Amino acid sequence: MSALDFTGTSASHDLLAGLNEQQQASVLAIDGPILVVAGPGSGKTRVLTHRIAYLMEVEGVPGDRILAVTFTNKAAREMRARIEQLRHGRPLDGVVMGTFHAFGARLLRENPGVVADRLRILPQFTIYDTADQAEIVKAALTSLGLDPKLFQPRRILGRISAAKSQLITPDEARNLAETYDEEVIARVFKEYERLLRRANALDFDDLLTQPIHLFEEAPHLLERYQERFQHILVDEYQDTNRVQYVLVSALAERHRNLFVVGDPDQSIYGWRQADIRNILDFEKDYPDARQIHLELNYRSTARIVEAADRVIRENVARIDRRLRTDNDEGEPIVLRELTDQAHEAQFIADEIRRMAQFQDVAYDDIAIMYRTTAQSRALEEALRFRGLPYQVVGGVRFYERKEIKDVLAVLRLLHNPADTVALERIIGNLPMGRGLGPRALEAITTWAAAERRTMLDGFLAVAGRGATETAPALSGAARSAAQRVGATIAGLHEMLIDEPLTALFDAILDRTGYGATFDRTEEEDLDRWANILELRSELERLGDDAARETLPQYLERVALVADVDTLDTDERGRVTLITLHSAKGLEFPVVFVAGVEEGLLPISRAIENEHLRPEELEEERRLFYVGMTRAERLLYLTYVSSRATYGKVGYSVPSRFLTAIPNHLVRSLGRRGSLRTEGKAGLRDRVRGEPPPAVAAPAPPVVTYQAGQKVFHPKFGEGVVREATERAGDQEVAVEFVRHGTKRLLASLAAMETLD
DNA sequence: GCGCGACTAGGCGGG
DNA sequence: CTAGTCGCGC
Repeated sequence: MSALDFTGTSASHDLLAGLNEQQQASVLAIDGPILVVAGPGSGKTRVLTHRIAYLMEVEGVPGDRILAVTFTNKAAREMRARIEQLRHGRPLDGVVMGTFHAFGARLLRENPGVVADRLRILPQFTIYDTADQAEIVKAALTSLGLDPKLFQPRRILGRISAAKSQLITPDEARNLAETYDEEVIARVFKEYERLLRRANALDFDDLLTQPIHLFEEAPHLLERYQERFQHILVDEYQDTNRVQYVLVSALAERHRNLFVVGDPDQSIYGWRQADIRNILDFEKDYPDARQIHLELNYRSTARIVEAADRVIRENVARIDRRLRTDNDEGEPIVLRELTDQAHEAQFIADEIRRMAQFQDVAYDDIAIMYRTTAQSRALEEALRFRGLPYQVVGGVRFYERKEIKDVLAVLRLLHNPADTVALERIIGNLPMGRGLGPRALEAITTWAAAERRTMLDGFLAVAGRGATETAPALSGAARSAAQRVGATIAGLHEMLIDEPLTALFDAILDRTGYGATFDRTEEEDLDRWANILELRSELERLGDDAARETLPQYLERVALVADVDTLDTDERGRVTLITLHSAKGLEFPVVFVAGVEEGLLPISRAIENEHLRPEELEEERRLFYVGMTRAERLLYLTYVSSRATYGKVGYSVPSRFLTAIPNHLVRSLGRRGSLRTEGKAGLRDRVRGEPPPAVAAPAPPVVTYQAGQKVFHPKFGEGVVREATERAGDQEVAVEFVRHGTKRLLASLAAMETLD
């Protein structure tokens, strides 16, 4: 045996060591399409990292022939680091690893010539975020003479995005339109696209659809990439949408080595058009696909695994599987009711403090998860009050803060002179735009349209810095203001050539007058100023190269950061506050899920649509499942009896999802912290005690049901009891409702009346 | 065209 | 509650 062979075998052993049979199979299945269905905590990331290392080390696949798509930049970074570790520190050169959106942007930037010629998109295109998109929708509505109140921009935007992520063009949307509303949306869609192109801007959907158009327009490019990517791996496959699927399958066509990993039970992005069919139909589209199941959970205690499994099994639209573990029982899941969200936050904070003090739990081992970002405030307050360190993931994102967007608008405009949203933002928010109102802007827009120039050209022309013979017709105050703007932008633009970004940044704050608007004695302004400084230090880190060089990459990175990307896992000693959505893919020894209530989890909208769109409710359940399965050792579920939303106090009921968790896995804590061993009985008592004490109604008598009995349910209407079984001092009844089919309910929870 | 207080309408998640 | 819009006087 040659030395070379020996090395190969050793590397192979190295990379398979510690993997179970299915995991090994996933690493070793080199050729052809493979679908790995991986339950939570089943070692999916290990499989991906080991597989890539194996491809390179053992199979000798060059790095640049591998494409790995992850859900977040953070996941890509971590995967890269882990693979380098597996390769004993050797760097992972060439491997393309990142989100779909980053990859899409890269494809477009890599082919500036074709992109400009065929797609009419210039290489310095701006990536518009949701707020920018909404501005374009508003402009489109105005241009079509439609009332933004009748057609809410955010709703329209959602519809446009949905169409785009299914590769539907404006014209197709028009043909598909069945209602007046849909027809209007199609018209706005068309205008939206026109305005976007004119601003040389792309929205997030474009980052996926435009590469597809690029490949349609230039098949030779597609062939080149098809040839290049010998192996394609996709993580979180259950959350990919139609466009992503089309893109990936186009690229995989040549070598057919498409390796996708996902879990239908963790699909939580339906609202972003994630198409679960991508995973369910994988074998239909790839008849030769192999399917590997990873069902053994290594992450959580047996109690957590069983509880989560019970919860998810309530979903109807689901492939029947069972999540298992060999881990020890662990501690019971703690279920806790609190009176309101302030108490909930206090309870959580006190538990954290107690654990840190007496059980030596590190703060960064703890996460608090919730359905809506609004919930984080009360939690933050409680933690701050006790001096407990924490970090919030998400919420108002740094790059979406007003002061940050204001400054970035100038940088964006300098980079892409056609960026009208940035320009209008500058005019509206920076002192240099004072004196310019809708009328002046309209005059400039009209001029720009007639001259086939950008709005910025209009300002430059007024300032005598333009390349045109005419200039927009402005007079008086508006004229001098426009001159000021034009001259300032022209001056800043010159700095791009050889000044570093920080110098440019300082000049922006100075010359636009924006820096002077901060009152350093006001607390709020001080906060905003701190953000400005944070932005500056970020630019400082980019070095002293000319802004011309560093700005493009900076703007792209800013546009594509995800909330979780900002999560600092290296930073020791801080509790993580995070939404359930962002928590996907993460794990923590201790997890609190707060607000496990009807209306919040599941969210009220899903409840309202319960009968029309039951899949929304199932997605909520999956979201809860994702949250539960983040926990390794300890899981706390809390809910409150009264929650204030928008200043109004409402009474809440524990989430229906909780009823699926068997008693023996749970330890319920009573309101005063007294430890009571109780499961559903306790839950039931508290649900019953839900009305305000002052008007407390007498508890309804405990009814026992029997098969054949006619009942009336407040929501489901009339039905007949088909089956009634005793369960933990309660009854589980299967009722066949006239209008809603058969439901399994707990007698104590379902406020049904008997009709006989 | 600006800045102020009054009013109201959201009512989720995010690359 | 809070961001965004409206209508007013300057």
